[in-house]
Amino acid sequence: MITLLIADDHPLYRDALKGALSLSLPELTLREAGDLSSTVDILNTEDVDLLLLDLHMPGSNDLFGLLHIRKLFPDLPVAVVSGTEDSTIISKIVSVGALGFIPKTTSATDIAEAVQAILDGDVWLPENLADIDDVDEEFSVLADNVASLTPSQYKVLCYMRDGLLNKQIGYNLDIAEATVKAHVTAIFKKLGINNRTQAVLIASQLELEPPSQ
Amino acid sequence: MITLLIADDHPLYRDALKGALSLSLPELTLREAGDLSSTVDILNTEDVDLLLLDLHMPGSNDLFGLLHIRKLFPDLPVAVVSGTEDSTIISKIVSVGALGFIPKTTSATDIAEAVQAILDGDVWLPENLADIDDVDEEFSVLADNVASLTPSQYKVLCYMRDGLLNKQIGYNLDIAEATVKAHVTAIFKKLGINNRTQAVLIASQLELEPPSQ
DNA sequence: GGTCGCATAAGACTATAGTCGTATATAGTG
DNA sequence: CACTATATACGACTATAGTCTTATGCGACC
Repeated sequence: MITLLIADDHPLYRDALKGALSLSLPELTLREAGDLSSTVDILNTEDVDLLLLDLHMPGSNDLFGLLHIRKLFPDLPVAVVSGTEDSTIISKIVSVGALGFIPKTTSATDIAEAVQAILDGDVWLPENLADIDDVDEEFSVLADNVASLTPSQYKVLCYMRDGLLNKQIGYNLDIAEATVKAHVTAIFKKLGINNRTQAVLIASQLELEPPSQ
Repeated sequence: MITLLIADDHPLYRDALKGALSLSLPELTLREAGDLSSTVDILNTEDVDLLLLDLHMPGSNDLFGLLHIRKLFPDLPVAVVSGTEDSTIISKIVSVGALGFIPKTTSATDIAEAVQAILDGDVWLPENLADIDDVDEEFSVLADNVASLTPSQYKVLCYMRDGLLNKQIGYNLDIAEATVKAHVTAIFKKLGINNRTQAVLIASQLELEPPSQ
């Protein structure tokens, strides 16, 4: 028996996905989650064979959510579902270890086919982007480093990317400016850099979104 | 009589372009330039009806070179020639006012056709990218602001984007750190921002390259 | 030839960034 | 339980960023 977890904040789209899958692959057990933390909860308590992950989910923060799950469950196959069609972003998603990318415009039959392919161990991508095989090594290292950040450090990095001062970040997170600075220094060490500018560039390359809090 | 200026630092590719054009459009007058300053010189002294501009030219600094020429000669039709195939970059090129984008892989007959179309007042893009019509208004404003920077300010911005400290920038440009700071402040005002982080994000969005000396 | 605008240059000063040391709580380990 | 490692937190200190002011050179324009 194969278990599949659908992680998407939109209940209607979850239903649509379930419909598409149950028609073609009725033997699947389907589970659902609406945000990143409940996704992690389910992955911790149940055996899941494939995760269908929406990038724009509460608590997910785009690529960070994927990085987070890849770090927690390195052996879990993950397919990303998103409305994006941008090839550079899709290339990053694949670099970070996703076994598939399914645009939200994909038809029901194609979705079922994609899920079957990924369950069989293949990588599935939209036809027009099948040539994305050049996994950017440098980007992967970067992504791993960012994945090693603690939740607090990640939030600080996101605010940094928005151009906020340490003082403003501290106000937003309700901590002292000194603490923000400590986080900033820790981020520098983990990313192997030594100033804010470089951190911001890395964050923007990762297409990170600010904490949805 | 129609005059066309080929601006590309690679003499062999200039010859190839000339060959492609003289076969199909023998009535053209062709001029050549190998860097940005000589391009500007020719545009200042002669009547040119169309500029074929290579983005990766000495002194050009990618999009900045295009911005610069667009600012100096707003009425001059410009077609960009580049090895890039990245649709987001091509979209930016079009946003900045180029009337065409010709990948370096384009065949001789297609190049001649493209040049003819642009001379006729059309916009020419590679077939697979013909749907780039969504000129990003916000990006255009940004590009205009960056185009208004002086050469010194632009160099400082490029070094900022590389994560250099003011002191290091001053050393590279052989000016005092205080002067760098003055440039930085001027950049903030022109871009409507108030700290380095925001400047760096804008610079990276413009795909700016560091000064090639 | 003055003078206006502006790019460049730089010193003095203030604000912010970044480092260091330290403390607490928590989770895992022998 | 004691020991270790790490995330979080903060104050004090130093380095850098950023502001303000002034000065000079250069081209445009009466």
